[in-house]
Amino acid sequence: MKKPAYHRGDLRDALLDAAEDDLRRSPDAFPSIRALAARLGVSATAPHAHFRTKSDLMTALAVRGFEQLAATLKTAQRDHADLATLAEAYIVFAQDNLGLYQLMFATGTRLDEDPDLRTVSSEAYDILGATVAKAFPAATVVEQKEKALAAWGVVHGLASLAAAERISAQTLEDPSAHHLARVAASLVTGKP
Amino acid sequence: MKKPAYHRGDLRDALLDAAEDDLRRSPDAFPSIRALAARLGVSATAPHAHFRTKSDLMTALAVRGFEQLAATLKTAQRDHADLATLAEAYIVFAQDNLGLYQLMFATGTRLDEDPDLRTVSSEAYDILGATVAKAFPAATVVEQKEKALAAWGVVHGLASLAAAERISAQTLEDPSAHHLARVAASLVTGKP
DNA sequence: CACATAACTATGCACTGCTAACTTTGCAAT
DNA sequence: ATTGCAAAGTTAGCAGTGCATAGTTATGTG
Repeated sequence: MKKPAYHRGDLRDALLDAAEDDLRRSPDAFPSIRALAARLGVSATAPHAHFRTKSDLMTALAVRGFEQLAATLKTAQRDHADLATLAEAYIVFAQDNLGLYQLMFATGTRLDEDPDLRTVSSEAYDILGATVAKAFPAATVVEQKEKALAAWGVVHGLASLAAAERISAQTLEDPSAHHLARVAASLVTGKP
Repeated sequence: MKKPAYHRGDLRDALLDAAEDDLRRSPDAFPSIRALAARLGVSATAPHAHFRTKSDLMTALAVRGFEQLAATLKTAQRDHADLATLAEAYIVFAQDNLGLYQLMFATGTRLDEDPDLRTVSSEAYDILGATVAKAFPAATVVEQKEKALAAWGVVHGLASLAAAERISAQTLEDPSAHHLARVAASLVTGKP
């Protein structure tokens, strides 16, 4: 007769850890709250003390995802400041964290409803925007903004398509993340 | 005591119609099978005679979506063959059919498992690819393929971001579909 | 008109998110 | 030390959900 597995305060993080892990194992099936609770040796309704609804839990996990993405982009930017390297880091992140990445850009997770989500997602965007702007020092602010958005568009688009396995050797000779990133970067910079 | 509402064969289409309609009303909540059945005045398990699983129903609806997208692109291409027009038609379609569009590109709907889906989705892609290739007659086949994929990437990416409301007046002065399409097209063609 | 078959119903199971009411725990004030 | 209390966790239970099974009804073809 073992004691009840009280988590005294760290259940919240444990839930997010477990959910992230499950999502990595099967990216298309977000775990049920009951399954997470069982895995942590806790009653089925315990999670509700930390997340009012399942959607709240998913949003919190999306925030984590953006933090990780921003960190990934930041280190990539520090090592090589060129756009292709940044784009590759982005695409690789999406592939390595498929379920998480999908969650981050699901329309269900509303930006306007969660200020944290808005803050952390724009942080990741700004890193990309800064690198793009640096590549066009002569351009006007409006033009730089357009380039930045377009760059985000290609990278996000190719990452999504690659994640959904819409890109195969049939559509492109080399569908690797590295090559995809180079295609995206050359498109934005106009150089091969 | 009214007769049982037999659909004598057209229940399958009626289910897809109802699901599409529900999805238009609330794009983030795919309707339950039971709700669809109730709406059509039929027992809760009747749909299973036409779709073995709910996933099958969703895949069939995704096929419909690609057919509609291909048709939309085809007429847009007929009226104005330039890339900007095509891109705008694509983005507008995604915005007007948000739930359907998300379903079409959800990783849950596997291309390899449903040959219909593969056929009809590549059909939509080919329309875009042909227009892009026409814009670069001097390029090699590989280069044309890369441009086509990049074009699909930007357009899909911007459409997704716009759908998830990641693009606002803060990120861009004019976040309309028309302007977004022009940004995407100018990026691909290299011309303003 | 018989009858095989496709279409549909009724029943029921395992699972899900969530609420409500109760109990346990740890901590702070007395 | 004792008490008071809020946070964290429990049990019980409700309304839905997807789906399998078995039985029922309509339909079109021999």
